[in-house]
Amino acid sequence: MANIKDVAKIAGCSISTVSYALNDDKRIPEVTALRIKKIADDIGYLPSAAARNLKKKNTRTVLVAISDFGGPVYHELLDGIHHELTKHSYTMIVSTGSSTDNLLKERMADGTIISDINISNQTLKQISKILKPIIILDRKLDNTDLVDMTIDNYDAMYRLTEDVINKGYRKIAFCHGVKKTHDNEYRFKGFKDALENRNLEIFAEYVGNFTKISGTIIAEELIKSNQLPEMIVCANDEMAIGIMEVLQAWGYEIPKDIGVSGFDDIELASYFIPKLSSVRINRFEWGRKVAKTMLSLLTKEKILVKKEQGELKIRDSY
Amino acid sequence: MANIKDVAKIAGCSISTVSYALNDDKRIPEVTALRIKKIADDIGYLPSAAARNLKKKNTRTVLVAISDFGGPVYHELLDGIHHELTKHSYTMIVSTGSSTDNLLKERMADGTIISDINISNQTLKQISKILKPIIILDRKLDNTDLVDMTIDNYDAMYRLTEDVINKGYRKIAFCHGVKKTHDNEYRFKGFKDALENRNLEIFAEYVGNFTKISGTIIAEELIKSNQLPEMIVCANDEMAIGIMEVLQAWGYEIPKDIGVSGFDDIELASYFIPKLSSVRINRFEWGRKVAKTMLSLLTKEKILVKKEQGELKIRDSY
DNA sequence: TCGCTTAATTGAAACGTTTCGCTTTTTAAT
DNA sequence: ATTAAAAAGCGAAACGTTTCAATTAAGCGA
Repeated sequence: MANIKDVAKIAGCSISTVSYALNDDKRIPEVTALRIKKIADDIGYLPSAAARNLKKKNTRTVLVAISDFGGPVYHELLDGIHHELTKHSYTMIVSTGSSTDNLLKERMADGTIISDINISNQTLKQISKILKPIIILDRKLDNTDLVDMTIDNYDAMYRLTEDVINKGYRKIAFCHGVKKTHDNEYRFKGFKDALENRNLEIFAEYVGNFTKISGTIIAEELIKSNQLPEMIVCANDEMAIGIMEVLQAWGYEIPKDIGVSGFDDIELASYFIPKLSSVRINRFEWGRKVAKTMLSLLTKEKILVKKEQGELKIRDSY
Repeated sequence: MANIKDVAKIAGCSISTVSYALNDDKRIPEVTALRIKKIADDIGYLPSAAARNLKKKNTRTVLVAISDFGGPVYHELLDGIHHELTKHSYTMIVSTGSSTDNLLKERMADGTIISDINISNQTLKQISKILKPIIILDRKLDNTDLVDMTIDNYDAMYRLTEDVINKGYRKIAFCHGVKKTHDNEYRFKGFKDALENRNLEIFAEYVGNFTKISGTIIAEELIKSNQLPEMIVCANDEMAIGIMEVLQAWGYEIPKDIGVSGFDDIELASYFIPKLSSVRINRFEWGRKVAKTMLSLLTKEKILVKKEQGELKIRDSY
């Protein structure tokens, strides 16, 4: 693999001249620069990222660590982050699982954005002392150098719940996702406060884990117990769909017999029959905000971004 | 940021000793190694990937370049690749769009897996001379050092079309995706050969671009023209769904009035009403095969993997 | 032609590791 | 005690860039 030395040798000049030429330094006259670039091209020279990063002490790369590539939620977020990052000629790399661990331990990126519930708080705290900047998207963690950015779960769920109450529902249950997660916590809080504000009691609470399958299990037990609420507010769409599927399989009609709502507005939400009422987050926009914040951390400029608001998508499921 | 020198100073030993200790070299006695590791931990030492990569001339990282994070197709593939790669303690990084260009130009990974139709053949040919190994997933390119791996589009579509014919359909049309893509070409070829083999003519050909919206446009024009086939075999699910939506909106019943089939078996395929008949590719398995091949290229061992076969999922749409 | 300013080019240090080959220390056998 | 062998540790070069500071070349006015 050709290196800068080879280019210099062929061009008959010094290494430094080649380096300046390739980096468009104004002290190299254009004609020389062109000649050198041509040679570099011809012999297939690619600069070594390792050497450059070592010398420059940065990589112009941001790492985004996510739980998994599945799930309908991430891709808009990633697109948003990518959009903003590349606009500022930063490179985005994405990783999951154990690859993230490696990447974190090796500081291959200048900054890190984490939305991965599989990384423990403890690990996060530890890593945040050494590696900065880090933005976390899926939780809050005090007394650290982590910057947390979360969507406005509380507000959106509060408004959704108000709408549910306004439609006349009174026996309203909540279906939790993974309990200690930020998303679940704040969605539940919004739900609870909205009920309290209208002097209503929570009819029941069920606990799932954000997956469709957990929704089906909850629905099956619910049917056996014969203690059905009039309405189930779910912490996300996938559980809502799991619940609806089982309910329908047992002959219940939605929304006639029982209402269901979700959160996230995944694609499926508007294909399922009945169409699922949900909350839409503009995750592309949100991704851009996250990236902007990262860039400001990287350049040490302070910028201010607002929490991303949710938009109610009231459809046919309650 | 602490470096290996700092660790050595505190430990009161040489840099090389620290390096050996941290890399579990047997010449350092366990007690010393432990002591050094403790110190490294305490001062938050993280080795510099740049320096290590420079010296070792590898990164133990594989880059996967994809067109976009959206689309329901990629994530299983990525999971499969990741699974296999991490099993061999390689790290996977993923990129799209212009980030890919940067990454390619900087050789941050030991190997590259590309499934990105936005990269031109020309670019690919050029890059393949310099940067190896590269596996491409979405096309074939002769006379290059690229290794191409594609799923068995031809075979699966051939079998699907046979099934369509066996069900009694005769006026059968094909809906293309992006025309020159490998996926489209071979799916169409399978379709065509299956018809020819039964002495049937292609009733019509439409051209979309693999998106749902292109399907809707095709369907709208089709309805206007009043030249409906009995059956539309689509090059992928998303177009099939677009077509079905419009057809239904205009009062056509599927499969009574007209049959439709897809390819890929995306999640939506089994939620849409009627459930879409399609071809399922086990992309997780496929991803593992791709990763295995990459590893073998990296280690220069030759291994042989078989093309991934498709599984017919015949449901209610024809 | 001389000096003076500006343009073009270069040498060498530095970035933080790994690893070869050598030296010093310890252990154990005589 | 002596010495050979084994164990532990160390020094320095090398990886491929970037960039500072210094050198050489060119341009030009008098």
